[in-house]
Amino acid sequence: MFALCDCNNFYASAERLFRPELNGRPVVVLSNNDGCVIARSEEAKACGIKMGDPEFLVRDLIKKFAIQVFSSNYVLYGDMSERVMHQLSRWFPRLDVYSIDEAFGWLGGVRELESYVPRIRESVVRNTGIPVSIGVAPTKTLAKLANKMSKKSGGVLVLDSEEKITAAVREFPVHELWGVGRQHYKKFEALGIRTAAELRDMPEMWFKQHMTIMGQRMWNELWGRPAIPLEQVREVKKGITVSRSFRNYIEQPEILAEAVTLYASRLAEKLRREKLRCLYLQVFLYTNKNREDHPQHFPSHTHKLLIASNSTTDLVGVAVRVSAKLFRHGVKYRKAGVIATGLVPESELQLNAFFDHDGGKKDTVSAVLDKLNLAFGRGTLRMASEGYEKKWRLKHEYLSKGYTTRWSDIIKVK
DNA sequence: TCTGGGGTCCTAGGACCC
DNA sequence: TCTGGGGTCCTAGGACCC
Repeated sequence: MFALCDCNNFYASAERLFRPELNGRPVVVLSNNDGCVIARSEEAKACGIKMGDPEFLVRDLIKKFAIQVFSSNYVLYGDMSERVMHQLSRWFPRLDVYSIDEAFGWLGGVRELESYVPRIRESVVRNTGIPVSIGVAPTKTLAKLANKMSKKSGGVLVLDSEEKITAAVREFPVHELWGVGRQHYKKFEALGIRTAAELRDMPEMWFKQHMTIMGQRMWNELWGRPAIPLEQVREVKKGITVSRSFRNYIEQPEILAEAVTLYASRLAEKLRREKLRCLYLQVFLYTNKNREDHPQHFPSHTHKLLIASNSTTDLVGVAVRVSAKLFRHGVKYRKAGVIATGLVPESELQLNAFFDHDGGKKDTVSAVLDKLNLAFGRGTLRMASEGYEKKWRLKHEYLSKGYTTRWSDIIKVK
């Protein structure tokens, strides 16, 4: 049996944990750039705030109901996530951490599920302060379904018999299924399929034709036959991305180069932290697709490096050159990003026969960069092309403190 | 005026190779 | 007038996830 444990309203719960006076009050967390709502406490949901609502469209509701607003604080959420996962790993010897706020656990030989599972839930809340819900079923897809249904029935739901599963899928709305997004739902709607049970009754071939091999897997999972295995060891990453929206539009190539410099620097840092180098560097630019009156431009280009690299100077150089080629005058850019692919372990450096490797000089530079920035704070030593004013930088006006990661932000108890 | 970021997997088509 | 088969690599786009 699989268990899916998921933190309730995770970001909102994490923020409220250090501001207990907000218990029982509506809380929302905004995306980067304070753009849209990405987490809501139960009270905020009751106020009519929906997932993904742009902040500027719900400003009236926020005021009317005195909703507490937070910018996203990923350092805090990342740390709280680690604590929750650590607690879960005490109960599940085989744990598959699926995202920042959920994990699949394997319940192999456990017999008294109905009494065992609630104990897991209570211990996580007690030891981390983060409330979780747990759904248990024979497949991952059904465990996800059970987890969703559990939120309305005390936070635990165990589907351990044919009868319980059939009853559950009969009332479960098809658009809430794991793996069903907007496009698939449209198709189902046209066919009059409204529940998971109605979908499950379609022939296997139909799934394969309309939803590729993923649909076929879903079909088996809905009938209780596992098709998606537990992944205890995360596969090696295929790509690493750094992308951000700008605070305002960028219309000048020099300013774009500043932003791209910062993103490529961050990317190089991430690669080094993971002990990887990349062979391809992709750069992309976006305009604001919500503005029909603006000319749209979504250019992208992938550059192949001669030698796999994770050096800041290498990646910044390529990224700035590529972005300059992609840039078009008279266009208002909203966002840019860099993606590293063709990732290879740092230790397996493949040299190129026609170009000399520098004998590790760049690695030395990178090491010094990382050491100084670790000791004196991120950005202490950086590329000059990053610029000084950085007016394009993210907006986060409602940022909470680093309660669990910064000495100066630790809460004092009188 | 203001609408996130970081991923995965799958499919299809074109260029190129022998 | 007639022009293959099998493979890889790369790019792009679509769909989905949290």
